[in-house]
Amino acid sequence: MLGKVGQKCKMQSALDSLQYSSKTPNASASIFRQEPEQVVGGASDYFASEEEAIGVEHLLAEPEYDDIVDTLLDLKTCTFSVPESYFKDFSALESVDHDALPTTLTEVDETREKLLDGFSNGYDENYCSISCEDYLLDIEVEEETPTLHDVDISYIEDVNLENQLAGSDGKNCGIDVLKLSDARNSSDYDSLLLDNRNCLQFDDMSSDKLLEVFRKMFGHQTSVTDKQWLKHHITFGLQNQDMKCSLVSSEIEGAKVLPPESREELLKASTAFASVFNFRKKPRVQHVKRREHIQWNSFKCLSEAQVDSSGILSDQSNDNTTSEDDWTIGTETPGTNQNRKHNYWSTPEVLKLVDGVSKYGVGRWTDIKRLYFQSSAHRSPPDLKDKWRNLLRASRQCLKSRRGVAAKQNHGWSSIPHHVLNRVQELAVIYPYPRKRRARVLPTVFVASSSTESDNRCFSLNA
DNA sequence: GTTAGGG
DNA sequence: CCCTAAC
Repeated sequence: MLGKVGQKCKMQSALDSLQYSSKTPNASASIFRQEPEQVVGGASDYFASEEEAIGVEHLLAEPEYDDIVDTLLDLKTCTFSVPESYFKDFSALESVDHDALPTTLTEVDETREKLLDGFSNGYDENYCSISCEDYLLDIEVEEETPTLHDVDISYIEDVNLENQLAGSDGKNCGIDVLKLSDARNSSDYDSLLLDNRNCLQFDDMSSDKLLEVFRKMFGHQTSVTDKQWLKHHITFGLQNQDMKCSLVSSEIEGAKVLPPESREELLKASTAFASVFNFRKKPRVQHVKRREHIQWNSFKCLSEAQVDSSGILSDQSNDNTTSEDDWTIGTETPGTNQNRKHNYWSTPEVLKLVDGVSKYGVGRWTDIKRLYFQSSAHRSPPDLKDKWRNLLRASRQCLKSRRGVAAKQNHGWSSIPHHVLNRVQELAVIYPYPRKRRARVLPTVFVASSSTESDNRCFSLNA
């Protein structure tokens, strides 16, 4: 059933949320999965939240909705334009790049003319012209986004209609609705009347009934009590199904189908309806998708290294002086990461560096390199030094405030365990870095600085 | 040749 | 990670 598919999507998204929020031993993995979740947020459900529904309430309520449909829908060109006023409320909810779609409300005919002219005259900044192809592409890209094509109208069976459909093979599509309407039985859904435009009327239905229908149709409850909103939501959900199923099942006997000449236009209309319902989701979903893609690509190397090396190297890092050459993969995967200069430090490498510093102290990078990074050709002594410098900075911020650490982890970098950073801080106390370096200074300054420096050195030596 | 430090 | 001055 279509509705069950929708519910499955909802459940899946809920499971994903649990997965994202659950703490896993692998810190890096959870870190990298938190970012997309935070970005996606409530975008996975179709009008799942009341705020979202209310946000588009004005769009679906009379008379604006009829206005937007009649004004914007162009069946012939399969395009529709969106006046800027319809975007304003959405821009408050999300910062979508609407700058590319500046529009002003004008007459319908003029709009259509401009739209048609736009194909030859180029872009007209006064109008927003979006071809339905764009949205079809978006719908294909965003697989788990429920659309109005997924609505469940099986509630008709659930409410125990007396007139069960003869010959119905379980398909829950608009044809069933049409048949039901023709049957004209006296159930609670007598008010489901079809007019000449294949529109269902819910005027006589109580709010509770509307809510129930909505729940069964969309798979979730809504706290929106506005009758108009519910009515139109259900109506257009059914209408969408109606048009689709009428097209695909026009050969079924007894089905109320439309004239063949209008089928093509109906298909366009159905698509356009879906586009109307989906247009506000499109930019955000695409944005999320791109960000997620980038996120996983940029951290792929690090996360793989983390997974591979998790739990292997703890305290006996002194032993593996020759066996760990493959912790970094920057050079091993030149095909996937072309011309990548940065070799991210894995946690085992950091641990080796910490051990080296604890053994030799700060500054003897060649010795550390000789003992701990003999097999790592790409880790030069200056690299060790640079990394230690970064570790110091990270550990300082770690101890400075836990908020800073949390922020860093949310940003995906600094996957170094806290105990390692604490160890770095301990070593930083023992082996101060940067070491005071005899700067090339003017003689006057040199005297002053050298005196204090020597004093400090004597003090430290005596102590 | 090695290291510190800036870029 | 690179460069360069300082060591």
